[in-house]
Amino acid sequence: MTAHGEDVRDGDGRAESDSPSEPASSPETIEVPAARERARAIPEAAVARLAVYLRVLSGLRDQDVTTVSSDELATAAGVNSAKLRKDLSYIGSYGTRGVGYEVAVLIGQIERTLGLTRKHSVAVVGIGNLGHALANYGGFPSRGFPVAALFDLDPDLVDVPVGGIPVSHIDDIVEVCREREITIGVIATPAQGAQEVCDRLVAGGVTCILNFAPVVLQVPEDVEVRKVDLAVEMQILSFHVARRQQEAGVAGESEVDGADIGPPGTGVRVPDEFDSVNGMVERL
Amino acid sequence: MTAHGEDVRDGDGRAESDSPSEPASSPETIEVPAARERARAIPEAAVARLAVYLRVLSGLRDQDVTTVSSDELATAAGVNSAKLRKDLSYIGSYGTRGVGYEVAVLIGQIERTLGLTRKHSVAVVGIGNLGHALANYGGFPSRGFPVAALFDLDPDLVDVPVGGIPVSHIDDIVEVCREREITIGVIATPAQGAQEVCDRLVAGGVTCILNFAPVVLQVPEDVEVRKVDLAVEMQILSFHVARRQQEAGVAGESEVDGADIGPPGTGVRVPDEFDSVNGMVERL
DNA sequence: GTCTGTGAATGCCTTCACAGCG
DNA sequence: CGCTGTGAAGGCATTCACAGAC
Repeated sequence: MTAHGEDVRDGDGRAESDSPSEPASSPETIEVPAARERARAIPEAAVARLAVYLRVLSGLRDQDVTTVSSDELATAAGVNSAKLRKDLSYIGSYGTRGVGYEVAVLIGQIERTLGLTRKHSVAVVGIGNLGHALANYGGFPSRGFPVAALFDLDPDLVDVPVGGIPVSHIDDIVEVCREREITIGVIATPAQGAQEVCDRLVAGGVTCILNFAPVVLQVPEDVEVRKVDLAVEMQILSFHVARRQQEAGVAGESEVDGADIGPPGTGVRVPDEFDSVNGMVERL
Repeated sequence: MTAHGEDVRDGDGRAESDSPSEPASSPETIEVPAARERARAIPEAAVARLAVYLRVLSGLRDQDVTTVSSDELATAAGVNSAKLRKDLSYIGSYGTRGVGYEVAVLIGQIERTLGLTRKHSVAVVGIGNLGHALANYGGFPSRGFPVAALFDLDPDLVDVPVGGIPVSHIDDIVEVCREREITIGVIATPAQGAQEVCDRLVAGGVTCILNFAPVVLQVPEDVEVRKVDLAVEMQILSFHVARRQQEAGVAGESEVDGADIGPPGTGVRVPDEFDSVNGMVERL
C-alpha cells in the first residue's frame, strides 16, 4: 500500500497498502470547475500506480525510448494493461490509437497530475539511521523534494550539519517550518514522541506527513498522513508464510526448532513492542 | 500504503495501498479443511489491520488493561468499530457481548492467525543505512523475526559483524539462506542489483520478500512480495498538496518561488531517477 | 489490423443496521 | 441495556470487452 496501501492504502494499501491513509470525502462540494475538479476524481489506488508508471517511463526515456504501448508499460510496471489504460484515462487521453503513448508526453502529464511541477520542501524529524539516510539522499532535492529542515531532540546533534543542513531542535519545529515553507513532514522518531512532533508540524503549517513511527497519528482532517510500518509489513509476510504452510499439507507443521516465541497471549513479555521497528530508526 | 501499501499498498496503502502485492487467487482449490482454510478467507486488507490491532493491544496489556470494547480498540487503531468487529470476526468469536474483548485472548488469537507463534528467520541484503538499522534493531529477534543473515556486495563489509552478525557476500546468498533456513528476505539494495538479489533469495528457499528497491520484482507465483517505496509515498503526498491547492481557490496557484523543477516532459534531466529514494538506502 | 479509451459487469471491501447474547 | 457478531446494502476498484481512431 500497502501494502499497503497502500491501501491502502494499504495502502496499501498498498494498497495496500492497501496500505494506509484516510481519504475523508466531502460530498458537499458541487461539481463546478470540471477540469480543476478532475484531480478529485482520480482513485487513490490509481494515484499510487501513476507514480510507478512515472518511474518506469523515466527509465525508458533514459534509454531513449520515445514510444510505448499500454501492454509494454503495464508489464514493466507489474500491472495488467486494462488497469493501466484506465489509470491513464483519469488524467486524460494522451495516447495514439494503434500506436501507443509518447514517453515524454506521458511523463509530463503524470508529473503535472501528481503536482511534481512544484517544489515541496521537506522536513525530516528524528535524525537517526533513517533520518540520516533521508537527509543525505541527493535524489530528493533533484526530484522536487528539497530537504529544507532537520530536527532532533538530542542537543549533541543540534547544529551539526547532516547532508548540508544543520539539525534544529525539536522545540523550534513550528517557527522553522513556517519560515522555510515546509509542506511535507517526515516523522522518523520512535513511537513515544511522534504525536507531539506531528502536532508541532501541523502547527507549523505542514499539511502532509509521512509517518514511520508505529503509532496512529491524530490530525485535523485537512492534513494528509501516509504511514510506513515495517512491523506490519513483516507480520503480513508472516501471515502468508503461515497460510502457505497450512495449504502445503498439515504435515509441514514444523515448528522450525523448538524455539517458540513464548506462549502467545500470556507469553513472555518481549523487550518492548514490535512497537519500534522504529527503534531501528533510532540513533545509530 | 501504503498502503503496500501496495497497495497495496495501500490503501493502503495500501493498501495499501494500498498499497502493493498481488494476491493471485486460485479458485481451483475446493473447500475442504474448513478450519485450516480459514486463513485463506481473511481479506488482505484485514490482515494488515490485524497487525495494527495487535500493536495497540500490546500497548494496552503493558498498561495492565485486561478488557477492551470494539469502540475503544477501534478508536485507538484509527478505524471505525464496525470494521474492527468484522476484521475480528474473520479470526473467530472471542468477544463477550455486553462487555468486550479480553486483551490477552485477542493478542493470542491474532498472533496465531498471523503466524507469529513461529520463528521467521530474516536475511537483510544491502548493508547501507537502512540495512544497518534493520540489523541492529533488537526488537526484531524478540518478536519472532531473528535477523539471521546479512549480505552485501562490498568486500570491505564482508565478515564485519553488524548487530552481532557477520556480513556475508552476496554470492553466498543461496547457500547461506539454505543453511540458516531463511524465510523472509529484505532487499535494501539500490535498484540495479535488486532483481538479481531477489532471484538468489528465491533460489535459496526464501518465500517472502520485503522490497525497498524501486523496481518491480519478477518472482514465481509462490513467492510473496511486499514493496515499500518512498518515492511513491512522497509523490502521493505531493498529489494531495496539489489537489488541496486547486480546491482552495485557483488564486493560490503560487509557484512558491520561481524555482521550477524544469519543464516536465521535456524537462531538464534530473541526476538519476527518483529511482533511488533507495540511493538513500545505500552506503552511509 | 493494432492499440487506445471507456461503458458495463464483476468482485472486493466497507458500512449499515440489527438480531442475539450476556 | 450494552456490545458483539453478521447478513445485507452500498461504494470502489478491477476486469472485461468492444467501439472507434489510426
